[in-house]
Amino acid sequence: MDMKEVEQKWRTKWDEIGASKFHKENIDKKHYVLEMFSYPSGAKLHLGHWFNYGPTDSYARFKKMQGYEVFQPMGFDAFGLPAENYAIKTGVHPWDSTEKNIATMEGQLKRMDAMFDWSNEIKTCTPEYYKWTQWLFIQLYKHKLAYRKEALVNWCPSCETVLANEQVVDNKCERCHTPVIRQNMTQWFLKITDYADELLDGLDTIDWPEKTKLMQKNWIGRSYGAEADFVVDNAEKDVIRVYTTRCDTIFGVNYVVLAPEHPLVKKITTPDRMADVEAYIEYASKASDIDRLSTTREKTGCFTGAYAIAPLSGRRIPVYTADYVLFSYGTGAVMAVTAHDERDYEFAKVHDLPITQVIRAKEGETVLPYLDDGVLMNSGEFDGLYGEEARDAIASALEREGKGHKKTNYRLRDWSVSRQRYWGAPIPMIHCPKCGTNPVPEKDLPVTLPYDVEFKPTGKSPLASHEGYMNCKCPVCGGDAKRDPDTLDTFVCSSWYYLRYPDANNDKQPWDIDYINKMLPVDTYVGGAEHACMHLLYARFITKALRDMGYVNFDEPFKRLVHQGVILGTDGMRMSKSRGNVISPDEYVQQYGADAFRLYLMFCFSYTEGGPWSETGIKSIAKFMDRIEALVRKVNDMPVEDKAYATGSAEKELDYARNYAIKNLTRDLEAFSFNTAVARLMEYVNALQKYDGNENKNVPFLKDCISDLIKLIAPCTPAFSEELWEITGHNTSVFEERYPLVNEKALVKDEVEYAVQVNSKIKAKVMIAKELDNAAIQEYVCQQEEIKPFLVGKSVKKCIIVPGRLVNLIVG
RNA sequence: GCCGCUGUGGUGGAAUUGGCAGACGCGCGGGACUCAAAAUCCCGUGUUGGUGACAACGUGUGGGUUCGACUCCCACCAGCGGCACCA
Repeated sequence: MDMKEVEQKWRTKWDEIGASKFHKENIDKKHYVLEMFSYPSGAKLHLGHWFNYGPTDSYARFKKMQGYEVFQPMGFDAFGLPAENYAIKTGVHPWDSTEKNIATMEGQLKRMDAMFDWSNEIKTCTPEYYKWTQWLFIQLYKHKLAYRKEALVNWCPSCETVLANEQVVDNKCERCHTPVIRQNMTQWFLKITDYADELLDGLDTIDWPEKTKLMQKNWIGRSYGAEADFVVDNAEKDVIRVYTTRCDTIFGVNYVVLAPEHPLVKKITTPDRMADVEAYIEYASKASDIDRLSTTREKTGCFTGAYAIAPLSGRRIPVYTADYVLFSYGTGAVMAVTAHDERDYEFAKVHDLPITQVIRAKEGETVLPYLDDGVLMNSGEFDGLYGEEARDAIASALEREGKGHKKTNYRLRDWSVSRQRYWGAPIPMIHCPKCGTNPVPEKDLPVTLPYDVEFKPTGKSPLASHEGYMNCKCPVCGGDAKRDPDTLDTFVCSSWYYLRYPDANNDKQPWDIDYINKMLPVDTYVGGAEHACMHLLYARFITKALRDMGYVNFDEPFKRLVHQGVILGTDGMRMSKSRGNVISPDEYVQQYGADAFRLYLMFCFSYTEGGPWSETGIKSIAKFMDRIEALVRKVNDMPVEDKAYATGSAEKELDYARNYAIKNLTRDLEAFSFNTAVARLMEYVNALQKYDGNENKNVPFLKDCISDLIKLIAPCTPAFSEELWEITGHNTSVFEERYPLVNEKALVKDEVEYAVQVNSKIKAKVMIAKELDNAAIQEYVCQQEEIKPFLVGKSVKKCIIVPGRLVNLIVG
C-alpha cells in the first residue's frame, strides 16, 4: 500500500466529513482528551511531540469507538523567553518567528493524522486569547489574589537586565559571564498559598500518578509548628519572630539566625559589626537558593553584634545572619538549637558556639546532634515531657506569655508573575500618581502588546521605553498615568487554556459558564512529568480560584493525568542541539508514513518511561502492517459458499485468540499500555495466519475475525485501517464502528495449566480441569509421575494453591 | 544537596500487582524456496555444565521478611526528571 497516498486520501476525506469535530448535541457522552499544547520555540515538531500526541490520539480514537463524543483540541503556548532571545540575537521579531513556527508546526501536526478539532485552536500570543488572560489577572486582583511585593531577581550588572534562572550558568550571566547578583524588585504575585490546604487535600480526589501527587505534596510542604518571639536587647526592643517545628527544643536555643535579606539585619547590627555584616550580605547575594540549601555546603554566617532574649528561658543569646536561612520560607528567621539540629550543630562547631542538650532518647544512648523526638531535660517545668506532648505544652506557654502560638506553615510560596520582558501578555494595570494602582477597565481589554518595541536589554522592561504604550489615562481620575511595564509569566497563559478550548471563539466572554461546566473537567490530560509541580499546580490553583469567583463549578481541572516518558538520543542523553543527538521524525514519516511511525512509537517504548531512541524495529512494524494487508486482501477474496462450515476446535482456538485480543487491547489502551496492546495485536495476527493455514476453513467466521482485526487496530493506524475497511467492502468510516466487545464465554477453558512446585521449586506443569476443588487438585497433583518421586517417604505438610496458576507442595 | 522516579537476556521491553521471569518484537544461529541474492516462510535462541532427560545459577549491589520476592522492608551504587524567571 502506498501509505503516503492513502494517508493523503483519508486526510482529505476526514476533513470533508468533519471527522474531528465535536458535536455539542452529544455533550452528555463527552470525553475531553487533552495533550499539553506545543511551545513553538524550535521551528519544527520534534520526536517528543509525536510521542505525546500520536499514542494519545490513538487513545482518543479508542474512546470515540467506545461511543464517546471526543473533544481533542490543539494550540500553541506561544509567548516566552526563547522567541525573545532569538529576536535579540538575530533581529527577527518574536511575532514573525512565532507565526512562522506555528504555521510550520500546524502543517506537521495535520500530517500526524490526529483527530484535533482545529476549529477551536488557541494561540496564547493573539489578542483574542490574551485579552482573557488579562481579564483573569484582573479578576484575581479584584478578589485580592494578586498583590505586589518585593522579591529577589537575578540581575546582571553588566547587561543591566533580569536573567531567568536558565540564563545563569555557574552564578554568571550566560551572555557576558559577569557574576550575577540577587536584587530586590517590586513584582506582582498571585496568592496560591491561600489554597495550599485545598491543593493538598484535593490530591485525594483525582486519578493522577502517585509520584506526581507525592511531588506536589512535598512541594506544598505543609508543616505543623509554632512561631516564637525573641526580643532584641537594644533600645527599640525589636522583635525577631521565628518559625520552628520543634518548639520542644526551645530551652536549647543557643543563637538566633536571620536570613541575610531580612530587614532587621541592618537595623540591629551594632556599628562595630556593620562592615562585616554588609560584606556577608554581599557574599550571600551571589548564591542561589539551591546552593544555600545544600546540606554539604559549608555553613557560613556572620555575628550581628546584637543579642536577643529567648522566650520562656529568658536566656540572652547572640543574633547571627546566615544564608542557610531563606527569607522566603517561614518568617525568614530561625532559632538555632545546636544539640538537636544538624545544620545548627555544624554551624556551632565552625563558629565555636555552645551546645546545650535539652532532649534525651527515651531509651539507650543519646548521640548529638539528636534529632528524633525524646524526653525533655534542662527545660524547667517541662522536663520529662515527650515529643508532641512537650510541643503542645510549650506552645501553650508561649501563647500565655504572648510570646508565640501554634502555626501551620507551607514550603509553597506565592507565585511571582511579573516579567521584565517583551514577549508576554501585558499586565493590565495602571499606576496613577494620585489614585495609586488600578486595573484597566474590562471594556478596554485587551491591552495590546505593541509591535514596534526595542526588546534589547536597556536596564528596564522593554515596554517601559515605549512612550505610546506607557502613557495612558487613569481609569479613576482621568489624569495622566502609566501602564505597568511588565508582562505576565507564560505559566499564567497556560494555567487556564483548557477552559478556553471548548468555547475558543467566544468574543463576549472567556467562556460560557453553563457550557464549560458540562465540558470540564478534562477527562484525560497527557503531558510530561516535568510539569508536576509548576504548570499542574498553577492550573489547579486557578481552577479553584475561578470556582470561588463563580466562573466554574468544579474543583479540579484534570480528572485523570498521564505522563509520557522522555525519548532520549541514541546516546541515552536528552536530545539537544548542542549535543548534536536530535532525531527528526520527519524522515521516518516520509519513508514509512505517519501510521507506521505512530505504531512504532507505541510499540517500542514503555509509554510512561520512554527511553533512548533506536530505529531498529521500525522496519518490522512496516512489515507487520504489510502482513495484515496481505491477510486482509486474501481473506476478502475468499468466496463464501452455500455450505455448512466447520465449527471445531480450530475455530474455538481462533475465537479464543480473538476475544483474548479484544479483552487485552481494551484494557491496555485504557491504561496507556500501548506496547503491550500492539503485542496482543501481533499475537492475534499470528493466530489468524495459523488458522488460515488450515485446509478446511470456516470462511464467514474468518471474515468476521478479520473485520474485528481492522476495528481493533484502527485507533493505532487510522488511515491504514480506513483503507482496509474500504477494501473489505464498506463505504463508511471505520471510526463510526464500535470497538469490539469481548465475549467472556469464548475465554473459558476446560483445562488450565498449573505450575507444580515441591518446596517452592517448579517440578512439573500439569493440566487441571476447571471444576476440581482444592482437595481434588492436591490429590491429582500428587499422583503425577513427575511429582511422585519427591513424595517418597515424606508427607505433604502444606499445600498452597493459587487458582488457575500454581500448586506448591511443602513436604518434609 | 533536597524531592520524586528508574535499574530485568546481545537488544527494545513484558510479568494479571507476592505466585511458572524473559510475553511481543529486534538481533543472532540453523533450515526451506532460489542458479544466486533479496523478499517470504519454518525451527532454535537467558547463562553455565552435560550427547541427553536434566542440574545449578539468574531481574543494579549487599542484607532481611515469606512456603514463595523483579514485586515488600533496610542499606548502598548508577542513571533520569524537578527545585519556583526554559516551558
